[in-house]
Amino acid sequence: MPELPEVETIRAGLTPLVVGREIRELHIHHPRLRWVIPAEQLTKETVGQTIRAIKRRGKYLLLACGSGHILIHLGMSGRLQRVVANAPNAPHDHVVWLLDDGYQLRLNDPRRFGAVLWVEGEWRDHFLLAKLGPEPLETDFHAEYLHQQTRNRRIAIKHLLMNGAVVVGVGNIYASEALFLAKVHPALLAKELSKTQCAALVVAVKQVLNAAIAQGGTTLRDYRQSNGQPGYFAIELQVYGRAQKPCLTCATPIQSYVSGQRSTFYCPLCQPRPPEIEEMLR
DNA sequence: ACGCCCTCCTGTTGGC
DNA sequence: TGCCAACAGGAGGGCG
Repeated sequence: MPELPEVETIRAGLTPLVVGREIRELHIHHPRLRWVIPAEQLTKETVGQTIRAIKRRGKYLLLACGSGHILIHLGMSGRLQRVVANAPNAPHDHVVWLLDDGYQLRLNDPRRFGAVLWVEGEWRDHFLLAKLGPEPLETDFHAEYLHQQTRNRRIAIKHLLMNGAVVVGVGNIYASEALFLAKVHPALLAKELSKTQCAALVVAVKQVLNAAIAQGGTTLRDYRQSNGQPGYFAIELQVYGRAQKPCLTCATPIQSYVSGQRSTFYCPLCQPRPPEIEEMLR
């Protein structure tokens, strides 16, 4: 599934291939994604226009075009690929942009959790983007900020990290990994975190995301580049998906639990929980 | 304002 | 070997 590093890789990979290209045709084979694709509006606003840039905000992609932006989210299973125009349609190729150079841009999304929308004017005001928190790799995501965000919050720190209003781009997998790196238990209530722990967590989030980007946006499951080539080495997951396997630091068996219908993994020795919290959960 | 839970969807996995 | 249920998961939206 594409997380922030994969989306960033797709953005960087597609930029030299499609920026400067004119959209000749738009074909929507399946309009019902997360939201119904506004086919008429997209056609009117973008066909005949040139793609000027590809931007990213969290896991959203924004194609600057005409008087606004094409907003794309890949959901869980979305792939955005540039293919030759005469390539046969594959199952789940829901949206196809025909470009002026003999190539197509295709959105393939089996589970249809993705989105394609039109954003007129200033994209930061769009309802999906307006309330998003800072980018995790920017300087405004820092220890003081996270500490302030955690005050008085009776929510598990892992859930807080996955809240896009707090910080964007940290999904289920990277949340577990970052908490392991920071030696913070995932079930710890946000308000219980010290400034030191917040600082460690900020560093850990940046570290795990940067490592994934450096490896070309490795996905933790099966992933292919935007040009269709198989690729990248899996990043070395420390805890995610490793229940009962030995911790790579201390050899203690990795534990897992489900919370909010999301699986969570941690090392009980490396990520200790204060005794009073342990008592509460008993 | 906050926390909890539901929903969308289908490929994959595991049990019998 | 084959069938089918459970599962995974981003994130908006509704509700208390």
